[in-house]
Amino acid sequence: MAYSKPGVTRDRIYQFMRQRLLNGEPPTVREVQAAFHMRAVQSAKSHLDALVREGRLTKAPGKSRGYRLPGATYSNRLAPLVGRVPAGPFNLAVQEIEGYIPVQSNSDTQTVFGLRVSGDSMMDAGILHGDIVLVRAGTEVYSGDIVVAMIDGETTVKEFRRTKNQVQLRPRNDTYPTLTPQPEDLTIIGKVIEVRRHLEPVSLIDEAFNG
Amino acid sequence: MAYSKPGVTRDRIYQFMRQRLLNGEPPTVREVQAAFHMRAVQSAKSHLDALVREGRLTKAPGKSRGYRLPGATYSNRLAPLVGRVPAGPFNLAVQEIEGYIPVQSNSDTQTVFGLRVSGDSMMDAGILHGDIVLVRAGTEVYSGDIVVAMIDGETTVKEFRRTKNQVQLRPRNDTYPTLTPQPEDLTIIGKVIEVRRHLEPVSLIDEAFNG
DNA sequence: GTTAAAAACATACTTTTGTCTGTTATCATA
DNA sequence: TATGATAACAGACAAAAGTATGTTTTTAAC
Repeated sequence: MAYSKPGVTRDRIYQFMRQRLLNGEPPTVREVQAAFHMRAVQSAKSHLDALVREGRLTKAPGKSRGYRLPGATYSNRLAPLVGRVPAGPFNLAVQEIEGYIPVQSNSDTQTVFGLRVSGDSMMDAGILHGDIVLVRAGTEVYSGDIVVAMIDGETTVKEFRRTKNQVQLRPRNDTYPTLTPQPEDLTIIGKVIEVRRHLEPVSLIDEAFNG
Repeated sequence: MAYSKPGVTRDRIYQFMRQRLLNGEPPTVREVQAAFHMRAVQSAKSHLDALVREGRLTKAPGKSRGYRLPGATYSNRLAPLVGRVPAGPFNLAVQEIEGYIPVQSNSDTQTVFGLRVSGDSMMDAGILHGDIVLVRAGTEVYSGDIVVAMIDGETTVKEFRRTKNQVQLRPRNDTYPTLTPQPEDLTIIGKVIEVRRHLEPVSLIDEAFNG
């Protein structure tokens, strides 16, 4: 290709890499070479080496298509979105699953699921009707945590409070009362670790998923 | 590996491929082989061939790491999380990128980015200080949309309103005033398409990547 | 102009990775 | 327990892709 001013081709190659990597298609050195009409592999390689040196890319030496964006999270997982939490022993029956949502979690994603919120009892905590909460099931919960609980078969999202001799489930909306269920009527499903709200419709269903 | 019932290993390999592909890390046949402790490359290859035959995967013959998820209705990709929106022509300089977040978007991911919100001027819309908004840049915006705008070099999240002879940027918090900037001082960066709030810290950076 | 640095080129070599041919073991069903 | 289908294994070869060495051209600064 024609000679360019220092840094110009470098930046264009970075943009190219970034686009390909965000789309999940890491290119080979020779694909970069071809994309920029270079006659030598080394022309592309030295730019890529420089981008790694500058910290703009990372790479796995020796591996094919080994360049990555630094800082990209590689622990993305899909969590099931359930319409309602089934009663009884906690298991996510397939028929309850409405779709899948990509999540980042430090913990085992097996235990994380999404739940669509009904009602505005948590409005003051910024959780609105229709929002999706990501829940980690089976975690110990502490006072102040927002939790998903089941009372007499009904699922609810509330702030968890433990006082001397009882457990409170507090709404975050003055028009709703605090609940003080009897321990035998209460099951803590899990802790809310994230809140999501789509302001624009997105299909959460992927028909290709069969597992 | 031990012999399994027909279809069992097949499904497990499909799950593995799906995870890797959604994470932007297409595996090699030998990586699949290793992941399942197979002693022959062909063991992995024949399963992958079958998955392609069944339409559960597609592949680019001859290319390394050439397996892909077929025709997804949506794209499950990574969007950059920026600390602040740089002034001037909209480009995402690397030093502004704090990390990457997984998003589902019908539109081109090139134009979607995450932005951390400061202040509580959108509190009543359920957008709190510290929340992350996903923004699609360069879209036409309409009255009622929540937008990211730049006024005199300052980035702000507000509700967009167009009246007969002016543009309003409305907060959703009674203690803040509505802004009516002059057109020449105003740049609409994009539309907020999703709101996210982490109630539990999650690293958006992954230092662990070394191939 | 001279000079150092960056860009681009040419070619070769090594490793990684895809693919092929054939064999053995297990599963499902009659 | 026979039989076809599926699963797993073994070894080899070919293509793809990473890497290395050295040279020529252009740019930037003096």
